[in-house]
Amino acid sequence: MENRAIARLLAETADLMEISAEDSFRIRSYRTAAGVIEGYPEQMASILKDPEKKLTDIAGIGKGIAAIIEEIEERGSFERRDEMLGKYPAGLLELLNIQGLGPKSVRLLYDTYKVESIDELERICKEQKLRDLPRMGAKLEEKVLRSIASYRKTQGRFLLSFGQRAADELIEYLSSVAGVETVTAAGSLRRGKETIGDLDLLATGTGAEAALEKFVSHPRVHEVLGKGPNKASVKFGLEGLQVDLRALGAESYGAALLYFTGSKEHNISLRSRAQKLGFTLNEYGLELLDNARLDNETRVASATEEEIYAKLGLDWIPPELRENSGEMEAAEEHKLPRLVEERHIRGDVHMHTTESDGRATLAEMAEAARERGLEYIAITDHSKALAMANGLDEKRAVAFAHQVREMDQRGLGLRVFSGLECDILRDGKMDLADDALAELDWVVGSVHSYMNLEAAEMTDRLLRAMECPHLKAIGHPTGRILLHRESFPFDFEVVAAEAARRKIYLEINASPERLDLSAALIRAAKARGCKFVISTDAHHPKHLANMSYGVRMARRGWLEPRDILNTHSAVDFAKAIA
DNA sequence: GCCGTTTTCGGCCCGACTGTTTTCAGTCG
Repeated sequence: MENRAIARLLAETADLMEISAEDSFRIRSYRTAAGVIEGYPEQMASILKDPEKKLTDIAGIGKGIAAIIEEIEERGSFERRDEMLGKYPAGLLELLNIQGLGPKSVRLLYDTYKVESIDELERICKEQKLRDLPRMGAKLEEKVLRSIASYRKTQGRFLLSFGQRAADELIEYLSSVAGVETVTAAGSLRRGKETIGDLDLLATGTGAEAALEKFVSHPRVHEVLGKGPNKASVKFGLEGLQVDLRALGAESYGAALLYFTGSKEHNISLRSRAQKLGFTLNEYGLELLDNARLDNETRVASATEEEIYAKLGLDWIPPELRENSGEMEAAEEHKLPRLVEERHIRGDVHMHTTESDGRATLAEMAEAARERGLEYIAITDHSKALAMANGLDEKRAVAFAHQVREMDQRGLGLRVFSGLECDILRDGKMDLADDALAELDWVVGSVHSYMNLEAAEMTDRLLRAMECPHLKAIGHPTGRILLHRESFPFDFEVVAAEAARRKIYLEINASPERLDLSAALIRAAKARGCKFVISTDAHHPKHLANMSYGVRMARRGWLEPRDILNTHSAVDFAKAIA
């Protein structure tokens, strides 16, 4: 079973255990293990098969969880999970997504009214029966009904790009308040996660409290979830994105930024470390433990993240790595990667023009790329299998390649390579014949159809495609569309190993709807020796700006400039693909 | 259930806010 699926079984069991009010520390262990496994670059199944390796060597996995993983591999479930599912139906898990309800309330609702679905919960609220339960009232009924509506609309997640736009808008708005010095986005947005659940903003300066007032009165705020002297939470915009704003003094800025950037697992790990070193860490600072008075005299660090990490014996950890998946150990040993940055990117090698389904001409795309400071691009229009995208057949592809070369030689202000995004057909053959592909500088192979094959068939399809001598890269390798479509099933590790062997690049597609590969897969592929390209797949000049999202995914995958082909010069790119 | 330059047993991250209370449990991040 895939790591992600194993992690999910553990996390769900932890949720059920929480509803069942089991030991909270055991629950935490399950959650920690789930997080570690989800981000682990190697499949649990292959570790089990390897006599050289032990699951218990992974931090967060001990004898108990190792046995559970073995049991999962054997039969798809494990004893405690079965036991929990015997006590509480799986439907309760979804109820935990409703804001205002936690495990205690979910259990009470189930025990009292047998509520085990969102629909039933909605009915109980509408019939005003929730208020009959202890410590619950009319206000909670209303809150839960609003939460249900919001959950149904969005499933609670938003694209990173959506969060970024909201953050930009609010930061500009709040920065205009007198006395506000800085407004910064923290949370999963700062970590560059492909989807975010909410938006966390921090404001510093004497005007920070005034910023809270202005915040809750923003015209696009349509619900205030809470407001105190230090923080406020609202639902923002028609989509109902939750935004939290925190007001704080500049002296605590680093501690607060660290705290609100998360991830939660990273924070817990950090605090645990602080405790062992005789400190306590909260959002106000790092303080000496066992000191009766917690005041400035006991505070050892708080103004910047760097000083807090340093006091804990760690190098500063880039936000994208803060997922409690090895970054703490690397920071301790001064072995953190020197992550790729957007300024390292010198070319963009997946984009479309009006020749297929792009919205701008070759000249317009080239001009936009030049304005962005790129040194080279590759034009990769679709192949004929994508008829609805006006994909190119052999004749058109070759003719267009000539046209691209001609324009390149006339000079467009940057180097333009002739390429193609060639469909990988159902049986793994390329959509265009070899002799046509041979005319092109750069062929990206992508799957756009028959995505519901069995995993083995899909794996074979990709392996077969890589036999094509002209294939240089695999485009959006998993086919996922965020919040809409899961990755198609295939054995990623086998495909990645073959790509590494054949020196075929894996694309990190920077389109905000895709962000394909995920961080975990990037790490897994890198561990197998793969190299990458980060590409925007732009269909319009403005899409070229999406490069920043692709770079953030690469950073989350621990990539350095040398792992990425398009950080190299046009000359070196040409050499590498020749 | 995990983990160990205090420990193989006994710890395990921390605080704000809300709504319902008669002093705080539950939820959230």
